[in-house]
Amino acid sequence: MTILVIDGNSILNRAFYGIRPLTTKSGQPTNAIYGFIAMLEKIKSETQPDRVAIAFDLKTPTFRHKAYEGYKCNRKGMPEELAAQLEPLKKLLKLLGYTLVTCEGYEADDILGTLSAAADESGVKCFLATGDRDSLQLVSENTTVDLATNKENIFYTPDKIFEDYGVKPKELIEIKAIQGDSSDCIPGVTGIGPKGAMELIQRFSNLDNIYENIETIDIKEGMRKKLIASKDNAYMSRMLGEIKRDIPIDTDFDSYRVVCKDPDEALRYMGSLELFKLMDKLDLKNSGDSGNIPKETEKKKISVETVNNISTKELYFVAEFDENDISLAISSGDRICILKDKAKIDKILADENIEKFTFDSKPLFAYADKSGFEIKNLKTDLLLAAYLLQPSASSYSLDRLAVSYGFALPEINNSDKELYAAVYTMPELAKKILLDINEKGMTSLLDDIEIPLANVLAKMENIGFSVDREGIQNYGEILGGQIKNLEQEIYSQVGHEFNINSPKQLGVALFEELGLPAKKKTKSGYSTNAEVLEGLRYNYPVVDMVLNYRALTKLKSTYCDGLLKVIADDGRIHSNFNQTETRTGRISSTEPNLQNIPVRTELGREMRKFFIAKEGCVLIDADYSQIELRVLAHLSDDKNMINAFRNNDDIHAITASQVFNMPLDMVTPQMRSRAKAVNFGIVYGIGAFSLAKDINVTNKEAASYIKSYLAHYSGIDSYMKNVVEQARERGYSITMFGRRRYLPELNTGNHVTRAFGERVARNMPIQGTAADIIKIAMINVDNRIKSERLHARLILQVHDELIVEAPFDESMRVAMLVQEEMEKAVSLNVPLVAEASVGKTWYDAKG
DNA sequence: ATGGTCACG
DNA sequence: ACGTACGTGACCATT
Repeated sequence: MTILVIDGNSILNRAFYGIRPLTTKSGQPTNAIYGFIAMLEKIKSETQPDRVAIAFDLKTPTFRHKAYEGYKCNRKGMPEELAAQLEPLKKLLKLLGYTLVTCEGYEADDILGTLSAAADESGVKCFLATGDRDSLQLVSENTTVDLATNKENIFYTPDKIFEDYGVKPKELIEIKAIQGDSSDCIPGVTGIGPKGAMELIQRFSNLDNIYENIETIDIKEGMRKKLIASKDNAYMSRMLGEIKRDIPIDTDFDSYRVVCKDPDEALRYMGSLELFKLMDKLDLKNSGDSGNIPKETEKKKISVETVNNISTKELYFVAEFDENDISLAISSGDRICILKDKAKIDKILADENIEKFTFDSKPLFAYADKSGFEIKNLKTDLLLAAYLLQPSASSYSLDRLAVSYGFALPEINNSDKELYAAVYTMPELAKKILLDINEKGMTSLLDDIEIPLANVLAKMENIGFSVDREGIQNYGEILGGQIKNLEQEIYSQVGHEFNINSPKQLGVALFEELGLPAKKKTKSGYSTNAEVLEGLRYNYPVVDMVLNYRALTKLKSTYCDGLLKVIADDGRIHSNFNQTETRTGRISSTEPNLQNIPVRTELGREMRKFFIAKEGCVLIDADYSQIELRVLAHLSDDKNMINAFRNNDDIHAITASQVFNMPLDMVTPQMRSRAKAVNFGIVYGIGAFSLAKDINVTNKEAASYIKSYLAHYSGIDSYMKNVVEQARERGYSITMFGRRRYLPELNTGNHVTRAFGERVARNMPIQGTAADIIKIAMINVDNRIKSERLHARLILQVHDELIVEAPFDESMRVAMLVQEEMEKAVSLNVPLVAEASVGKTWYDAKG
């Protein structure tokens, strides 16, 4: 038999600091709960216990404040965000069938001590999971401590302890008695630290051996004096540091079976905490936990029926696609109706008199576009609503959404598709969600931006981007040849063949075999990134070769080989535009990602020559000029920056003249480029350290640039402070159009995390508003093209850039139209400027 | 699955 | 004393 004993407070603490902040919609923090359960599952899978006990401290004050890490005796108690998770966690653990153990007047590690002692006695294998090294004293032949550190879990057996400390487990108590532990208020011997203490115990094993022979043992006189002076403290420290092994708790291991009596209740509770990942992970219903007793709950029972038609004014449905077939699952009273008749479906979707409510409209729009009709009267898309409400979620599903809004999913008689149970809730669910959206001021964002945009994106995906397949192939072959040559040259420099693509092998080759000066290290070895290698390339030809090799292989594998794989039969690349992925409101592009096609180097830019307009057409590429800084000028209402944009000045040069306190005509290109970096830095939330690294000046200089910047753009200074303050109060940062990003990070105690939250709070209104603006422009461009009966089609968006494919004879008109719609998408207190140019390839069309 | 690297705005 | 600019996605090696 095997028993696993968890130090609940210690593991909770590790989980809290190890997992980034998470909260439910209502603001209840959940990161530590999530982390705790995840760690528990991991430990269970590694140790395969038959019994599990979870020990917690009682809140009652104890005379000795010895405790797990994070609760130092001389520091304040747990942060509020952690305290708020303790009771929910305990409740969840009980629902999951675990036995919690507490003991008045004793702490969690005394419970670990007592249970492990009982296990040792009865020959039961025992694992103790904790983050606290104090528990290592409990290790024995039977008892293993699974120490959770920041990086990994380490299993401590007596051998492992001897390896690390050179002593037996029980002797760790003696070491601590001498070295003390200020965080636990254990004094130890004044003047002797960890090294001295370890050495003494390695030699003499315990306090008694030392003090009984204190005058004769062979140690330095200074140490002898220190030992004598602190004798009482040493013995007291040993008492304080020794974990108790006989406190009054239940040591009948059969009490610690894990029996989840009501999996549904546990699932419901996890749902209310919005811990959906865990719900999937735990798979409670099918788990073979000993003694699972399924409980009959009174669930509503629903049946699924295939129908030939449906008549209603309000259609709540989801669409499912299989190749070219479509079917609708419709919520209809106490039934789910499945409609598969394509003709009838098309008719319903195009019927202006039927209000439609769905989840995930983009495939529906794509289907209608392919079929040659328009979806009419689409009232809402709950997927897009869910995204606006929880933009930081990693994925969205209708059933989770329903559960998180408090719906109990019914049982489906004749199908096991969870989806249908969720479809049933849609009429009521939609009401709740739309109310929520409205209360949060995001109705227009949903109805006027996201939903119409889904239609635009669907059409962009359908049309795709025409490419020159042979051109890419040829280019790839040329690159392949050059790569082979470089490979050989690198091998000859290093002296043998190795995998240049392996950062590990490359690090060894460069920094050990060739003895180049290593700068940074990563977790797993030497850092070989471009920043490091760039500093060495001019002194070491081999580094230059590696950098070239990296550039060429990146181009070949990601762009040539990668793109060739995804060219469709129509000779075009149909990227997927994801509308619910980014936390700022931007769209993202996958399979392939067409938003990161090279442009910064000439070699990479060549790729864009293979993105072409189809026969008889041209590409129109229009991009915003400085949209983020213009948004910043508007949001901050900074007079200086507004003036610069109204005068159509060179904003980076103007910034340089302000930061460096120079007349404009004295600004050098270097000053302008540094000022440009500061402008970028401001948008990202700036820190002197990073700015210094970016533009290669000292920390001090960078700090003075920032200071000078904020002094001259004082409106930006006060705006930035205000934005962070408001985000902290509200719990989210917001764009001009009301899009939110929740920032639980702002109220954490960890200063690194909080600083990150502050940067994000400053960046979100800028990046997010720019994203909102180009979305509006896309919708308006699409509408204009339609209303003017043009044949042009929007084919790509790259954050501040739109690409349209248009018949040759429409090119001028469309270029004007796109520029106009981009510029007038919104009215700011500075001009919004876009520039369009025309070409046969993306390379040519990009200004 | 994760980390390192590098492509884009 | 800490770790360091915002937002993404793909590929490769390694676990």
